[in-house]
Amino acid sequence: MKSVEEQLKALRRGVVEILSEDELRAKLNKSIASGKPLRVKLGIDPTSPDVHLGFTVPLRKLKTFQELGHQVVIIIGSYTAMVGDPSGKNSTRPQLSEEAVMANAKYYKEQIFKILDEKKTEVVYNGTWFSKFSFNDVISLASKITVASLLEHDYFQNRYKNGIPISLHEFIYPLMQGWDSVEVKADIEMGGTDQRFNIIVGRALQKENGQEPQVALFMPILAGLDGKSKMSKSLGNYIGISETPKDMFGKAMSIPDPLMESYFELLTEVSLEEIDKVIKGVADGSLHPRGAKVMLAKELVKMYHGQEAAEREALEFDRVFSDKQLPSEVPEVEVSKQELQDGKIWIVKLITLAGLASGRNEAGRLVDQGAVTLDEAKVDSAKNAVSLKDGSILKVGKRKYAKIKLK
RNA sequence: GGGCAGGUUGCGGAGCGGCCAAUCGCAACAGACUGUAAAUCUGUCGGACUUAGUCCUUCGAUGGUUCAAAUCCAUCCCUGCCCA
Repeated sequence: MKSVEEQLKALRRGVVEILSEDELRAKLNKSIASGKPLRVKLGIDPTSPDVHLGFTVPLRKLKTFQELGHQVVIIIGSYTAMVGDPSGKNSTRPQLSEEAVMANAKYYKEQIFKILDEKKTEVVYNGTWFSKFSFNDVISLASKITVASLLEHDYFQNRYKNGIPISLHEFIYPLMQGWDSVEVKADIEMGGTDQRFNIIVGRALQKENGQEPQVALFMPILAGLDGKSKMSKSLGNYIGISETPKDMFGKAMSIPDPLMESYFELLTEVSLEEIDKVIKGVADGSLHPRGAKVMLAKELVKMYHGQEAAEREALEFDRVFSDKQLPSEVPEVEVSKQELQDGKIWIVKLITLAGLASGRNEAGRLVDQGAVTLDEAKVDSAKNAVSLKDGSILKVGKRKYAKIKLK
């Protein structure tokens, strides 16, 4: 096992706050002395059937723990997901059915083990204990927390002040998450900074139950592609963990410059020294920001799709966006010859047939805005009929293509 | 249970009998400029009709009054505040 200081150095990367570092040090010392790994908890609520890079931030930290020889415990919030974490939310989350939760859970596990070592990971469902809770247990748990302390939180306060509904069950959420820590005897809990309250409740509950309180490691909330809000599915500003190499690369290239550093630090394995060099290079002008971003994009694609895919996408990206050439693969769309009149077809109809616009109104607009080309020639009016041949290339906007196959 | 205020197109938020597919802001999309960056400028932003114009479906739900309703009435559902 590595020394305490070595471990701390690895663990500190990207972390916003350790609560507290002294306690962590003490736990690490004890662990080294006893040879017993620390139990590091991360609770995951499988609320949506999609996982994005924001989710990998705490996971990557867990991986570090794992590499240092500690025991990672993933709690799948089969019960908490049904309640919905109110943290950082300005509206009540929809409650999910147990079936939906379990289906999502399966998918989450697949994604988790793209990062963590499955053999070294303990996975538990909090339904295991919460399904056995009696109403008495709930009351007793609820007595451990005051309404005032709950209402102190921004997200509740905002809602309260603005007349947005808060349901009672949302108050119970922090207690449930806290109780999870008691059940798994967590030494450390990972979480985003928005988890502060929930994790502290866990500490209090552990103390009450004769356990040493867990140490909290807070990770920053990953900003989304817009650089403004946090990465989230509902805002549509995310990179999905199972997206195609192409989309991943493209989305990474479209992030605002100031985001690069945090993406490097939180999402990749690039060393801090290396990152520093890149960021300084961009700052003093010796490295074009685009070059830095290509590095980032390649790094991300490499992690989820391999080195080869990363190289390929980088080349492809240059080809399409720098050299303005056709992508190497253009989706083919079949068009029946019956749609043609004298070898021509109304452009708006063609776009909708190819599925490159949601309706004819939109297709027409796009044409009038000059967003549409057929075989490299701009179509300048939505009234136009265009001559179509087998293999014609239709382009709508910057990145939507279709190759027409006449049938 | 009672009183009051609300529920409008992704979000916020106007409209309060015809000129409303509904001002505006944000988001989104497209174009110009770029590095698929930011900022900026321009345009679009329910659907159908080869779109001038016409028609259809929308303003919590259902019925009703009217030539005409997002706008008026009734009932219901939902939310917040105050009182109990």
